[in-house]
Amino acid sequence: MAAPRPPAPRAPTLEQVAEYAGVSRSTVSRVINQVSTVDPELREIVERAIEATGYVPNHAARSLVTRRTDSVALVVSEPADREFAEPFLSRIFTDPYLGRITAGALEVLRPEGIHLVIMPADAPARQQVLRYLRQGHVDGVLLISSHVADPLPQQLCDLGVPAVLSARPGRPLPMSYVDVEQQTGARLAAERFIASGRKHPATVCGPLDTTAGQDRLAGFRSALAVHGYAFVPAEPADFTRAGGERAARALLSAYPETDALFVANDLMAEGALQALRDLDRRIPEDVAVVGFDDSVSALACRPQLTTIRQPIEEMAAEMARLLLARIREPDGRPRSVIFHPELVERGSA
Amino acid sequence: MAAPRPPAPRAPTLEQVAEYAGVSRSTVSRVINQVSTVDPELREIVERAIEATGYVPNHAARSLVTRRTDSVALVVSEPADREFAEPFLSRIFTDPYLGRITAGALEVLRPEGIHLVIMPADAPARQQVLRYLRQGHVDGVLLISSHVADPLPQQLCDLGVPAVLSARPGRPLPMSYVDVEQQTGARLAAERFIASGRKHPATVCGPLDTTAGQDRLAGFRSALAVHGYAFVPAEPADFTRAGGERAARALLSAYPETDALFVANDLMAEGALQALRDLDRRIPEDVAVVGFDDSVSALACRPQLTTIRQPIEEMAAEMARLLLARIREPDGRPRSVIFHPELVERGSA
DNA sequence: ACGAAGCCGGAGAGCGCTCCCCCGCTCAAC
DNA sequence: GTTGAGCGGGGGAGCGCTCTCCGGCTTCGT
Repeated sequence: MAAPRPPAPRAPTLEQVAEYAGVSRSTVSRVINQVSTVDPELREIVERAIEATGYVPNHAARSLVTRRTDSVALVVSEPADREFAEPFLSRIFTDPYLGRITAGALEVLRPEGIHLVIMPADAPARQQVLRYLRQGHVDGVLLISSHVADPLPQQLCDLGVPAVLSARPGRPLPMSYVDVEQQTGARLAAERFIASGRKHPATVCGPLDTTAGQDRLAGFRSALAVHGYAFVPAEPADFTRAGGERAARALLSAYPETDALFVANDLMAEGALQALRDLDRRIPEDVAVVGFDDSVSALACRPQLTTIRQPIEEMAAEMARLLLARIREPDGRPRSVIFHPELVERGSA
Repeated sequence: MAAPRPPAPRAPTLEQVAEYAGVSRSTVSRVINQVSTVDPELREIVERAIEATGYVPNHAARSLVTRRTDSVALVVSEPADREFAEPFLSRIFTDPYLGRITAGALEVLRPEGIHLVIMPADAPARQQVLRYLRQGHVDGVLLISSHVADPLPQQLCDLGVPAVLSARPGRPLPMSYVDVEQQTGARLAAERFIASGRKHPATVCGPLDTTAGQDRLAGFRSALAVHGYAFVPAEPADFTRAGGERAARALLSAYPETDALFVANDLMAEGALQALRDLDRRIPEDVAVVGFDDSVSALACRPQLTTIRQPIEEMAAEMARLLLARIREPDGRPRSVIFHPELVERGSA
């Protein structure tokens, strides 16, 4: 808890501006809120008074009566029954995924004058986050949640806080969400391998308790099944670079004949590339690699990563738009917006 | 602007809880604010009433009277007179630096129950940001500003908003800040090169309109001057991966004899490594490379990057602590906390 | 046993804003 | 000339909370 502001010279109030301008509070309020029924002349006077006094409306007071805060929360959920090397905060804020989400959301929110409060919600903080949301601190929430069993989407739903999800929820929920056609993306990778004559595809898949992890694996497998592959080796990892490296190593050790590797995100693919190099596999000659996301790291590695592009910034922007819509019309029906992934051909496959 | 919340069942108020518990508003308020003078028995009753009604204090109302918001802003400033390939938002949110700052700050803020509003402040948004801060939306600001001529630190100072800077300000200012011994860091790199017998050191330095860029360059040059190097080639770049690649290429083309390269951050170093590889220079045999930061990307490249470590998370945490102190005691004297960099030896030098 | 000294709870006054209602003015219509 | 509609502006009532002040009760000293 912070202490109150100093006995600083209090900021001017509406009342004072009104007095200065020789009008009533209401008139000043009307000018500020762009109500059109104000005499242009009076408006002029009031605007000058505002200028002169350096008046700025008090947010808390306004928010108290309008029940609107003009800010939304970006909640990053994490059920935390998995084990990670890095602490939660470092991990999520170091992952370029979250950065791209933030950038995309802000692209829409900023012009609307809406601000973003960023809230990690790991298990210990879950209650704190729910409390915060109930306090009416924000008008709505952008919820980044990947775990199928994450209780947070349901809780937000129960709470009645306008919210939009970053992916199809684990179980059906009356809540808008944005997603990419995960299975199609995985199929694109599979078909790439088939087209280039690979015989032994395998995958470093995402965590199987996430919808993205599940869908990408299922999509990859079913696309290959069409071409006669009854079994496709898969090794799950945690979407981190180190995890990808480890999983690729494990996969190549168990299935040394592997000549094509679909890695469920670019960060892991970076690690996989490393593992393959350490095992003296040439890329793409010996092993073709396809990632997922098309993040900056796809360009940073050598060979550059062939990957399945999902327009993350665009998706986040859409989340923001859906949220705004929901805030403005809370009873509208929940909408889903599904984006199309596409194969970006670079050097690794 | 968002529309008001639905005609939803209004949340219970203090008054209602009081009625339910059969006490006065004040008593409930005392219980909530942990005032110790409440009879334990009454407190028990009130707590049950809060539980039963599902009461949550209204933030706006509280904030209106306490003049405290329990949230701070993370303002990322950008004077924007430089040209960048990527748009501002994507660039800053993709840079691991900002992620680490966020994580570090939150590490301190979260336990205090203080929330973080994230605000990019490029030139067009500057006024909007200042307005926002004046509205009393936040109790203070963590200001990430690197440009020596950035007007924002001064403006915040004038505004009287408690603020802490992420680096020594361009010109002296009565404001707390956190920094690392930039010149010492650069010296560490220089000495590393000298110790390993390199004869032709050069540097990809940061933008010369940032204190970090200036200081690292100056430190590198003066450390080498001690060993007789009157001239050290330097090519500035913009702290991005692509910038580092370009600059390294330019440097090696102008000074092909270069056998040691100090790169002012790891992101650029990653690019430089790439450029060197493309030029068929072996690392570290032909060219030794030392980066700055010790970010995850230092581990991601091959060879792994020898780099000057600055404890960014720790520094951000300290910023948060300084800010909290300033908020609680606005008249305390501004403090600077300077961290020590250290050389992390890995494969590249 | 009586008065002084706590101690705890209640009532009331705002914090700065919005919004509703009403008043007074102007202008057109009858 | 009177009425009624229309419109711009003012006043008042809160929004939900904290905090100061005050009064009644207990407790202790003498």
